[in-house]
Amino acid sequence: MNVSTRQLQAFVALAEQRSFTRAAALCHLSQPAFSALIGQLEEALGIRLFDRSTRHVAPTPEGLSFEISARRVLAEFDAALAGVDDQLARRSGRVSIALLPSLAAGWLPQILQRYRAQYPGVEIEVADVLSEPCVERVRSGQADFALAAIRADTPELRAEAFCSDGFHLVCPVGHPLATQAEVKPRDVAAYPFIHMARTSSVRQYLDAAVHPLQMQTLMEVDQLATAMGMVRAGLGISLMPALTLFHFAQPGLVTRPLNWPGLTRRIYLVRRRDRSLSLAAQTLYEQVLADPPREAPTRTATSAPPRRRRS
Amino acid sequence: MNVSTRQLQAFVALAEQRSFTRAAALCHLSQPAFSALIGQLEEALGIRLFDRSTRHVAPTPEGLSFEISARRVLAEFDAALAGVDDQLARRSGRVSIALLPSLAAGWLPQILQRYRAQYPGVEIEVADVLSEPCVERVRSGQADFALAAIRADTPELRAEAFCSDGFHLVCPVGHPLATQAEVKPRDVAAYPFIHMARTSSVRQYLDAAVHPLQMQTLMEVDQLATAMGMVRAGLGISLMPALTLFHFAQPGLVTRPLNWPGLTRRIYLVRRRDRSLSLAAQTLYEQVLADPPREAPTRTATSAPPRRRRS
DNA sequence: CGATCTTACGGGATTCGTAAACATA
DNA sequence: TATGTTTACGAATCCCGTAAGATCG
Repeated sequence: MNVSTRQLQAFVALAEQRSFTRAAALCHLSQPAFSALIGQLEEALGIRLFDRSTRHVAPTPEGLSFEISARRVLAEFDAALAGVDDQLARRSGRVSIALLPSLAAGWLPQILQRYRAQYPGVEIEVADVLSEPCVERVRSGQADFALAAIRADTPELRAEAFCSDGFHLVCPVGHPLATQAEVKPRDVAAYPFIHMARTSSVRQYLDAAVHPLQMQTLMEVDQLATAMGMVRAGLGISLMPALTLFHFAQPGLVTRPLNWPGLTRRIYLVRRRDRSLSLAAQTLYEQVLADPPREAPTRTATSAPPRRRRS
Repeated sequence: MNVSTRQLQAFVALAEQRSFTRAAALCHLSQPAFSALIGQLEEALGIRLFDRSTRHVAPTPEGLSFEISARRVLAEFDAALAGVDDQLARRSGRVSIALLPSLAAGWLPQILQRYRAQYPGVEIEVADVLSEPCVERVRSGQADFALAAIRADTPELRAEAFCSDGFHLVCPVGHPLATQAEVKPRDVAAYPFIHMARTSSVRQYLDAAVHPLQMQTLMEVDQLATAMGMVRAGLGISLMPALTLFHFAQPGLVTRPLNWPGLTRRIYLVRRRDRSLSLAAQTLYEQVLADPPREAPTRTATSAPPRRRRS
């Protein structure tokens, strides 16, 4: 006992048109084929749906009652198809990403602005957290993909290189290193240093880069803005990746690119290996991949503010 | 772009089972055939619904979203089929009949009592009106069929003989005709007569039966109970069809069958010619036809009360 | 007699199941 | 290697459209 949607559509067309010939035309079928379709439906249901004489077609009482059921089925059916279309056209959907706060503040907005303009129906969730929780969110399924400084290539996760992020010296105007011809690790180690927390990727890169030297750790802070304030107040100096420099475009501060070999933070695009991305996420993923941050958002070594992006 | 319910059922089965093999078994299909079904659905919708490796099957985000739509469609679908089954089993439905008050009070209750016991889900509407409005209700579609004293055979309506109803003399105990050997039309014409209204079928039969004689019309009443009261009070006599005699089973009254040739009220079962009856109506129709009133509900000529039917 | 639904029938596409190939843990 | 999905392919089925038949106004 199999009833197809085509039969329901044929039935509704016949109930509307009250003529096999016209209804068959609506369904793009020959009239005998259409007649057979109705006949099969009646046989499958076990009831007669139409009283038909050669001159007149009218629904039986059971046909009238079945019509409202059939219309409900078809309405749900169309809604389901429309839902698929919405997702195909990215008119609906949801994408959840996790990424480093530095990317979230400086680079992400322009990406999302364009994405949002193209696909206004898609819900967007952003988690601006450190690399560890970024990866954890992808693993747990909370986030579709992440941008993090951990090469998280596991059986579950797949990571691909996204961008690299050169380090810059951050110091107050007038500091000896602000104008020194070349800045080497041992120069940095000579001054009090403002560190980020040990869990941050920045910290881990720096510890590795100056090895076996030790920096003069003045303090460890969690927020970049805090580090900025400390440096501006003359408490110490710091080294920061280029993507964070917008925090340090402040009067009284100087940033200078360093080109120490090996001191480049690598950022990875991390996603689950087994699970495919939703269409909305896949689209954003591709746009992210196609438009990584510029290598050096600021090239000025002096106090000139970096180029601002429109808000 | 054609999507069948089988594909939706297969999809839901796979979403539940997360295994092509098990889901195929549930759908009574070989595994390759089942796989093709899913593949066709994905192609028709234009989206991938499942991430599948040889070891693991899991819905994509689009698949998850489509699953709730598909379940809604199938739920409506099942509801539609259940509605048909209900009507087939007469667990639901509606039947509307129109019939003469005499039949409605005396004979119909036992019919409906049995019908109701068999099919408690069917709504029943009864119009206990005179023959004219009975037929009119069938013509207008208000009633599925009617029992009336009019042979309403028109292009629209089809009438078939249902039962015939012999007339009885009704007079007070002690009236000369109560004991007279044989009662002829001229005997009746000799006494004051209590008539029913001119629109009633009874009246029309009587006028024809005594022709060319004229009865002594004392009054015309609309209700049988009123006529009964008048006769019991000794104001006059009357002639009534057997089906109405339960009104006259009263102390002080005598009823006697008459066997005047031609004086038999014929009652017809009337239905529309073009429109088929609902299953509920068809069933009642058949029960009605199979169980007409007995020819003579009372055979006693004296004041013995007629046999009562259980309420 | 004309319009309309049903039945008859041949050709073509679809779908099924078996068997082999392929992929992952 | 073992389990489970996809591909290949021959056979049965189903479905469509043309043509003829039946029926009612």
